[in-house]
Amino acid sequence: MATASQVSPHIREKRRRRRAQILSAALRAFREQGYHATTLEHIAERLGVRKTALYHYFPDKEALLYACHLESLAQVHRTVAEARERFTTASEQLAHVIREHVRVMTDTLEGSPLAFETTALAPAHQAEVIASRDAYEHALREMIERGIAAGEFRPVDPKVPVFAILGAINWIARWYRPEGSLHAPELGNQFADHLIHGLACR
Amino acid sequence: MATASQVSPHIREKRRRRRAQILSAALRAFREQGYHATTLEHIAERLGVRKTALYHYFPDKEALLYACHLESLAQVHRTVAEARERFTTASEQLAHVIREHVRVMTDTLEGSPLAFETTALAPAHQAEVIASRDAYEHALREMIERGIAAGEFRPVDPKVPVFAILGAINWIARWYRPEGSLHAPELGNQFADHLIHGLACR
DNA sequence: TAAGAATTCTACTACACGTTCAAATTCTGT
DNA sequence: ACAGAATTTGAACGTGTAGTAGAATTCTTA
Repeated sequence: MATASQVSPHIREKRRRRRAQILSAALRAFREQGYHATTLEHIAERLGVRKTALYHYFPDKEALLYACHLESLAQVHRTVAEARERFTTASEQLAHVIREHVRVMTDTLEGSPLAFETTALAPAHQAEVIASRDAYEHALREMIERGIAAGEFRPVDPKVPVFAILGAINWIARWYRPEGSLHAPELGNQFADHLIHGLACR
Repeated sequence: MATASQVSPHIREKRRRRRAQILSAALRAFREQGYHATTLEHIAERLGVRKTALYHYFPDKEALLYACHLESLAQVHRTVAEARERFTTASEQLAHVIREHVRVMTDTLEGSPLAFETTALAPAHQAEVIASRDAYEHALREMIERGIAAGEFRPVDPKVPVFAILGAINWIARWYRPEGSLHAPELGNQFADHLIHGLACR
């Protein structure tokens, strides 16, 4: 039977890069027009290729969407891990997550799928993505709870500020344009400042 | 030529109510599955009717979307006017707008279209909706600027908190379910508290 | 209760788009 | 330069769905 190791590293790497290009094109198209309004021809057009070429890398349209989701979820989970490694106080950790989440929404746009609806995903993929989002939300909630316990934050139902924070950041996908004047890290700092100050004790 | 006054008030009222029913069904469908994923048959199904019946009230699918947008925009603009009439300080006005915006996102769901993308609208309609959204954003920006001038708020670029506030609130359309535990006005109060406290001077 | 208006239905059309498949082309390693 | 693999293409198919037309039904009013 054929094994993966039979193809040369060079070929594998080339294919990996091509997949990334396709994913990036799909991401941008989905972000601008939404999943359903985006045709495979639109995505292919951005790559100077016909839509059928895409099938060499992804089995169907939904797979493109799913891959976009996984990519962005990995980003924010990595950020949570970083925050826990590098910082101790809840405010510092939360600020880091906010700044980095803003960054992936603006610098690379790779965070955009966090703002996508999950309804277009296949049921199994949808469940997985929702679970991963829940885990992210849970991590933020935990930070806020620790901040409250430590006396950094006012005692509130942590669910509410988590939704507010994620909404504020994910909404960036709607209005942000790379040509505009607002960019991370400045935007990230201001968001972190505003949203965390809203939690802080007087 | 036929004039509107030839049909009886009763008929006009009945038709008006039917339109509202259809719009409400469309709104909920769009909110749950997105515009493109929603078929006219879906909307009709909620009303116990066939899709072709809808064409008696709206010329096409896009008209449904457009009407949804107009409805919700009218709501928030009304709220801004109310805030200016009833309150004087920037914090009070802003708090009122936030609470009411949260309310239309949860109580009636009629605010949901504020969270819809505008790309599915016909160009002319899109331009109009975007202009109306801009006016709403501008009103919020103005409140924040006045709050800064009055010393209520810290001096910041007002654009940033406006985006944060609108994102936090509009994001409600994504996670809010009427069966859940969080509801306006409690949710509205907490959002107003969190988001305005984030602007306040220490 | 009957005429006419309003509403909804059935049957149909047109077309956009996801997907398949085999042929054509380009790339890779020897 | 050649063989074989990787990639892309053109042509075609099937399906889902927005929208149309006219008949059937229900509602309104006098």
